[in-house]
Amino acid sequence: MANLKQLAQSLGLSITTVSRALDGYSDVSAATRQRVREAADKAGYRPNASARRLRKQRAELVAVTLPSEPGHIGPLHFLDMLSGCAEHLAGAGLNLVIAPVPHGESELDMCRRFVDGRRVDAMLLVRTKRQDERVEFLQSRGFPFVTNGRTESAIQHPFIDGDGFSGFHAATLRFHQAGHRRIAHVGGPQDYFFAHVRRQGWEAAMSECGLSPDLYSEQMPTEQGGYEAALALLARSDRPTAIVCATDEMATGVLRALREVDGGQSISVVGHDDLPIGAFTSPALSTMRMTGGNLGRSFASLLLRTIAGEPAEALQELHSIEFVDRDSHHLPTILA
Amino acid sequence: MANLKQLAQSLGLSITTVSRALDGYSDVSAATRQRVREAADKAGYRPNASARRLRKQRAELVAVTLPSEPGHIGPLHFLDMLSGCAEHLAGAGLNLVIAPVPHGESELDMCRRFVDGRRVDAMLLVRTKRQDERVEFLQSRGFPFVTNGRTESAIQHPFIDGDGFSGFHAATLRFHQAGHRRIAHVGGPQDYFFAHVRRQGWEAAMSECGLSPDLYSEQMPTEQGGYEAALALLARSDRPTAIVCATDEMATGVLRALREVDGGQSISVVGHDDLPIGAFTSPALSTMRMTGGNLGRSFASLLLRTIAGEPAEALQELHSIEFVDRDSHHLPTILA
DNA sequence: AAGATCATCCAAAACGTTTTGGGTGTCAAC
DNA sequence: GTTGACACCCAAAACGTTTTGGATGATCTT
Repeated sequence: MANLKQLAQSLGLSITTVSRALDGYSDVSAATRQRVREAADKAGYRPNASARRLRKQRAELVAVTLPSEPGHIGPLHFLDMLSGCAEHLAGAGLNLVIAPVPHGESELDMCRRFVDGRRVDAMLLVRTKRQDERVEFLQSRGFPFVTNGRTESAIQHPFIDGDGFSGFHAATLRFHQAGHRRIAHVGGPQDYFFAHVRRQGWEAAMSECGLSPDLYSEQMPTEQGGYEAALALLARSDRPTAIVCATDEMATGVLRALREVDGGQSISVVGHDDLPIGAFTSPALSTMRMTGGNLGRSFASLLLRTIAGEPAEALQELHSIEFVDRDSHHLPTILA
Repeated sequence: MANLKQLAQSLGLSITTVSRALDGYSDVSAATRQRVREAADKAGYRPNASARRLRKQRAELVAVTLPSEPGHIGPLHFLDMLSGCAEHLAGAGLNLVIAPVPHGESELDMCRRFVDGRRVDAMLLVRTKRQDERVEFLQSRGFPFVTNGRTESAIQHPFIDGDGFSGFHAATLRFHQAGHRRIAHVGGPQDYFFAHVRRQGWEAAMSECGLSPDLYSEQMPTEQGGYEAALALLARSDRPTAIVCATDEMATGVLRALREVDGGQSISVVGHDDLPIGAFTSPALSTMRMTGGNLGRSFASLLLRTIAGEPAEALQELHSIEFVDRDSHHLPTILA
């Protein structure tokens, strides 16, 4: 119930002085500053957020869009990442709002609502497409944002991404060095940047090895999608001996298909994302993941810095990929 | 960039009229209403959120606290629930902010910040304790909130909860009817309401069957906690033949312990929550879950109604528990 | 033709904060 | 004893909206 006016009145001071005392300005004497602070503590005073936001022209809010399309979102334990991000943003006085796209509305409409209504100071986009209309819109508005995943936008923007090309390139080479020759790729929709670049990594490695990137099946990035992709590959006469999957979720579907098919167990599988579920599949799923510590904190930091106006070029993080070897891949078949 | 003043000026109308036209008041003629709406659309005008919030004395925000303590949060796929909740809140013009408790701050401090700073219109609390200081604080402030899980508060408050007592009671009876006599319970910290009530359900069923509720082990509600609890139970001379676990996460730890011990595979296990991971453990985890459709929507509805001032008694949902039978429990040992 | 009713519009206040641009009094310097 | 310099304080404006309480004519009633 306490506001600045009441606090000022009870102290016999002006609103201005109370405000500046609490903000620690030097033009209020140490004595009154002390007196004001004590009174504020006692009254449990906190500045009214809406009023400050209006006056300072900052929403003190960041929105993260939650995709409505099926399939898991990249980083392992997405909620943990959001939680970490929210915590670090809170340290700077910002809160994180989650913004699922409402039924019958596009992600673009949603961005528009947030931007034009000045509801937030920045946006965090996940699951970027190669041509991402949200990115284009925010860039046209000059609105701060950070993406999880790159795009093919001509204009630079802040992002954090894993180096999917190198990861899938290395995974494919590793299989090749272990003696595999029929190495398949189960890919996701190619309009997603991550899916495209992972496929390219696989293709590049294949052609470096003199193999044709032929064993390819594309599906939705879901368990069911992986299952169907695997069935398609297994029906071929040149059945693969190893399958590199665009995501762990697809890989679990692939494993399901392999369990249902004769000799399926001997086929190697590797996924990407290091979903917690991977440790429990049978066989336990070998996978890859982005390196780099507290992802949430990194996003928070990038968001704050882009709000502060730092140039996009300084706010781009491309992390390397590391392997998480479990039981679903067989390397020692030849091994030198 | 467009605000009401500029829009009004360009239309040759007053700010009042433009505002009321957009809000659909009847004291502006259909003609000018039309004219104003078109101009607003063309300019992409959206009312400044901070200004409206200040004027209307509503934050248009709801916060959900994310517990920092380890262990998974109840409902299956918590993020999906939040997403559904956020979507339905958005339909009423409210956004959902996620509020992890910052390092070195208590959940209570966090509530205080949100409430006293009028940063939100309501709070959503998860993982309630039997005596929950957050609940007491919010009640003392008369601040709207909804909990996921009941408390022992003397004053009523809105909640959604599963009927853990009946669920664990039924699960225990079911084991008894199948011939089990040494039925253990792996419980969580008893200051959590859910953990306490689940234990009580087990205890009640045991004593109804003339069995002493002796095979009990309590641990943190984590995989590791379940593992340790199971080890303790397995070390006993009256080793259990069935284990009812407070949560799926603990149950996966129990399964790990059983895999490491002679004859462990023959011991029945059932969990609670229906975590996605349960389908992939070996054996696949039998579990229980709360009935009731779109949980997120229910939370959103309760939040909106408590903000609107409906009495707490009308805003309490106790959902029954249903079994999800998979492979980790063995009922047919005797079976009539 | 005066009064009442109605349809349409608007000026000004209010929400609670931060910031601008001084104002007042004291003290030291000249 | 005037001039700065300094320390401390404050009135008022501003942020952009919603809402209150009319004002102005036009139309209808009697």
